[in-house]
Amino acid sequence: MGRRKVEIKRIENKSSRQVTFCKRRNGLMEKARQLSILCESSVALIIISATGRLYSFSSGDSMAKILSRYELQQADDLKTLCLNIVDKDQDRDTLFFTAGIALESLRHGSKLVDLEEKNLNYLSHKELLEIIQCKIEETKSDNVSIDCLKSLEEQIKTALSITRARKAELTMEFVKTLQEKEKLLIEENQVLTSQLKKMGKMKKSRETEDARAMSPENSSRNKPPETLLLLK
Amino acid sequence: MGRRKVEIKRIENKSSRQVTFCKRRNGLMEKARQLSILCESSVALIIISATGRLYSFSSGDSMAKILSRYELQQADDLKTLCLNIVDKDQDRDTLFFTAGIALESLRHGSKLVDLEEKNLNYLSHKELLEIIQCKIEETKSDNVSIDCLKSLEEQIKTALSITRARKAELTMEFVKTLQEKEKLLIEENQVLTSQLKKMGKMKKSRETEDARAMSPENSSRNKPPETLLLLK
DNA sequence: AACTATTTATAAGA
DNA sequence: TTCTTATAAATAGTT
Repeated sequence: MGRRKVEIKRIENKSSRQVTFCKRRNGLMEKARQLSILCESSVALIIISATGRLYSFSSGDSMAKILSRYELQQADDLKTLCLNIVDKDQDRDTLFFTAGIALESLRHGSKLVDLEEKNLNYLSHKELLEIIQCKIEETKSDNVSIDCLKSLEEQIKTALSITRARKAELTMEFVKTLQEKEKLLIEENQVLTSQLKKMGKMKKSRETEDARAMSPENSSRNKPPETLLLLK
Repeated sequence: MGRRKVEIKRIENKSSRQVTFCKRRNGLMEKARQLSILCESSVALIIISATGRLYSFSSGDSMAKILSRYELQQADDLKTLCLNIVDKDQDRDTLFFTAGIALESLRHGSKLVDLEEKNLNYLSHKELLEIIQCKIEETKSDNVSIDCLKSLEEQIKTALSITRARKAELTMEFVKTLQEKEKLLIEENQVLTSQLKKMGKMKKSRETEDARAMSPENSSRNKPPETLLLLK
């Protein structure tokens, strides 16, 4: 859709490739946004330029959530894959067991409720990889296709990537939340402190007997309550 | 681009939403493919329909690789976040945390963030990095044996494990610090609030003309200052 | 699943 | 870069 039809192959001219990248990238992002809204679907889009710059879009649902769903699908595919291997293997039960553990770990790993749990999941995942590696060694002797095993490896790698990406994302979200909370609390504190100061001044100007009723640490108007030091 | 212009908002009619989803999804996938080829970039696209069906596309680079790059970006963002904090307060834990993130980026082969500039007492990690750097230099000059490279791979894997474990540890510490701060702020807030209440009661019992001097949001004794709602 | 009338995206030029 | 415009491409509504 331009002055002339273009073949879909690498654009040789560097600057026009750059311009096209910019235009089409924007177009793609916009289309992704529209699809997600028009059809209330979840869309995740990651684009990395030849120079390594990263652009991403994700609809309503967070990137993490979408990747999590993707991971589930991968897990299902992994199961299918494992079942295919089993067809050629004598040791059915063992492989079924392995597949079961794999699925369990992937699903459980996707919840990542808190950091400790995350670490536990990471360990079990590592163990899982070892188990699968072992199985792969075993199957080498049999006539299981290399393609099948390559695909298995690829899927496991993807699962790990997703888990790590989400871990980074969730950690960041969590830290941001805590920092926002902190900011609000500090503001709140400042409001309260200024209100106290105001009342303190009124009391002072009245020169009354009220002073005894005050808590001792606030008797001096020149410094804020001691607990405020914690903020520094 | 159709018989008439459509607003970008959820399509109410179910079947036409379904048809549009199918058409636009195909269009988006094709556009993603074209962009990746025309501009030799990496594109990952995941689409999940309202009914939960999943569709995905990834260009040349595997999905895992693209997601891994995305993950790196997330880590960098987090690092930036932490550096901003460090500018404001010389929080030791935060610095450690930042160092952990920086080390993590080693995994992606990205340039190491100027760790030396920050005089961190992270010698073990620093030493580790130097050893690896040295090994890599060695492999560049000589024609090294496969065994040697295997050994290097093993060492780097070990380094990664250590780094990840340390990163997880530091993340936890950092989060705990933030949570403790939050707790202290909440306590501080409660102290201030109770002091305000006390003064409020004294004012009430005096039935004076002081009421007009109060800030309006505190004129009612039945509810705390509005800003306290933030704590809920 | 096809078919078009239109809208939209964009390639090339300014 | 940014805008303009001719044209290709996508797609909304129809059959």
